[in-house]
Amino acid sequence: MLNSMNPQQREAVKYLDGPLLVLAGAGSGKTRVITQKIAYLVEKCGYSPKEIAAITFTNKAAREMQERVGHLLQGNHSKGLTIATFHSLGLQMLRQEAELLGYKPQFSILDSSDSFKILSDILATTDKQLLRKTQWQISSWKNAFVNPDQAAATADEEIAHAAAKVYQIYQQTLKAYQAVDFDDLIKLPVELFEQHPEALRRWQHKLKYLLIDEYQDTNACQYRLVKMLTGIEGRFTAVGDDDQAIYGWRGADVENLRQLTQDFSRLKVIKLEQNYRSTVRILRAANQVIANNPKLFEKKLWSELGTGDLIQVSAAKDEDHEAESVVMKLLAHKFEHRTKFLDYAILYRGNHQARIFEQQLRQQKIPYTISGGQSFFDKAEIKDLVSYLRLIANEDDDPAFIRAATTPKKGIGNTTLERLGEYASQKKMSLFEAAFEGDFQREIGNRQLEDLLTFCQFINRMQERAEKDPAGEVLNDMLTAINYEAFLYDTEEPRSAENKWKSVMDFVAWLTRKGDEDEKNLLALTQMISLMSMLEGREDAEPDAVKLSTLHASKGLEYGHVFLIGCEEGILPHRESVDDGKIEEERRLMYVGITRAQKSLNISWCRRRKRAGEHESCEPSRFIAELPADDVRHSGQPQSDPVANKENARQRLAQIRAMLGSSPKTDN
DNA sequence: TACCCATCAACTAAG
DNA sequence: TTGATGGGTA
Repeated sequence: MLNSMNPQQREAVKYLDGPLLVLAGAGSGKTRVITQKIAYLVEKCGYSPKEIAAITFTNKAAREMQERVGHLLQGNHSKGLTIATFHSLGLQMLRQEAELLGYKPQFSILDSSDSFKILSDILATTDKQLLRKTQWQISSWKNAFVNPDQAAATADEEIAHAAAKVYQIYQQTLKAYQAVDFDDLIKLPVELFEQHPEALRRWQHKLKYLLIDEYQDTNACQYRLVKMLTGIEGRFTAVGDDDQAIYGWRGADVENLRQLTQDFSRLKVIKLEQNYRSTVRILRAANQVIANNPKLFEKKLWSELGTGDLIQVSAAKDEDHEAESVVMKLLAHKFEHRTKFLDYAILYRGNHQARIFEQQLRQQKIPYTISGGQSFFDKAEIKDLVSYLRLIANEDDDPAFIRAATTPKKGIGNTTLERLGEYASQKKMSLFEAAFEGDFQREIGNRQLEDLLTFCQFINRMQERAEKDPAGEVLNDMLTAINYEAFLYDTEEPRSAENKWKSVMDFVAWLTRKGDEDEKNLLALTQMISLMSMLEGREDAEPDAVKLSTLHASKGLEYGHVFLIGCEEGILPHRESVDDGKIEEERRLMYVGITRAQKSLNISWCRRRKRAGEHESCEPSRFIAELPADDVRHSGQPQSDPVANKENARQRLAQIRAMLGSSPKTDN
């Protein structure tokens, strides 16, 4: 199996004498190195799969790796292997060791909108700017492993000092709710291991070898976790590329790469420089763009895949025109090269840019899948249901209590909840608990009390059933009991109610399947929900579809033909990054985008764009000027009659469609 | 308490 | 242009 690899890859797989850093350029086969190394450890070195953990940053990467390792290790040799994101590994540890930190094992996980609401309560404001800033500040502190008191001690500005105070109250609130946020999933395990060496030893003993993907994206907290787990021996392989560091905004620091060389003096560094993905032109473009950034580690990427097509840069009149012409080009290209839809990807800087392309693709009946962006679990209808589940699993979860108690409406109103909240905070208990207190019950009217108790008793009944009955059954009964379908049709347009109900049914079906497969009850399932992504690996999804993705979500993936859209000043590089002087990270984002392409690359920008309702004129991205002139062909919307141009485009599209014959199916 | 309608802000990235 | 929020009323 090692024969098909180049010498550097082979060396990276076989090197086990100490800590190893693999500097892997884009498309140099780094996932291959990781998967092969896992196989090598198990088959040649006598490691048990249980003792190996591979850590990735996205669920998607984890799933892909799982699949590939499954192929390499026949039979059930991959059983017990840990392939997880940092967050889900942290979650595993916390569930198991919760009591040591004063949490019950059924603690809830809050998403960013939950924590946003909590902050808004603490600060008693609705000022989104301020709240966002505070949320960001707290998150940064957590990512840097800074505690509330340390934050207070080091905060020099008045604002930061106030934020430190909020941070402290926020942490206390989370504890009272028996809840953690995403950042805690990394930070708390580190705290745990610092305070309880015996727990650390347990995990060091369990995980004997660590492989970390996308190492350049680790933040201080994650690095600390890795360092603790691998101990002084440093039994790990970290794979990364400083040119693809694009998560600085959530505390990732390329410095961690340098830090590694200092912390582990025996660190071996192997570079992978042969690119197996892109044509020479695409690679040259990528290299030339990234050459404008200062370098941490010098590396030269090269390819044997031929010169390839020119990179096309086209200017569009506005975003409608851009979407139209990109989709048209895509169809023409597909027809000409007899490719499949899945060979194409449309990449962009921000999620909102996808909308107009979705419309256009739907209109042309082109199947597409969209990754990144609003997660399935952010949808209101799913959050409604999840709030019931969270409350069933953890009755201290006040945010879940409030949402479940009021959606659908069940006679529990603001006044009742306010009084309940007041009583609960006075007595330092959860809302759920407070509802059963005699003193509180005397404060409110009979009808209100009756509705409140009906709800709480319902939750109690569900708690009992969640532990013993099959997940799907309990879930369906619950939906019937709260009359959720009727609620959707009462409050929504029929079309949107139908959609939402469909999402709910998908969700139920998925949970039911998960419950049967893993033999888990509803309680166990609830505890992992917030970190799972059910959109990934859905069987009913159309397999041959154009991919829509943010640049961030596209990392680690490759496509035959890439359309990189919205390449304008203010978007890529993004305004805020320009203002903050963070151009280098934006350039790396551009680099990531370019290097996703195997055979062809189309870059487009708009002369004009609608923003908050008003038109605004745009400049092409500075990164376009950084492309090698010899490898680029520019085409722009000429000055001629725009109406005629649009008509021409329509006609050409009609021709292409006619040539393609029957319309392809769409799954969206 | 719940529904309806008007007004206003949003558009950086992900677990 | 959408989606969230809030006030006023039945």
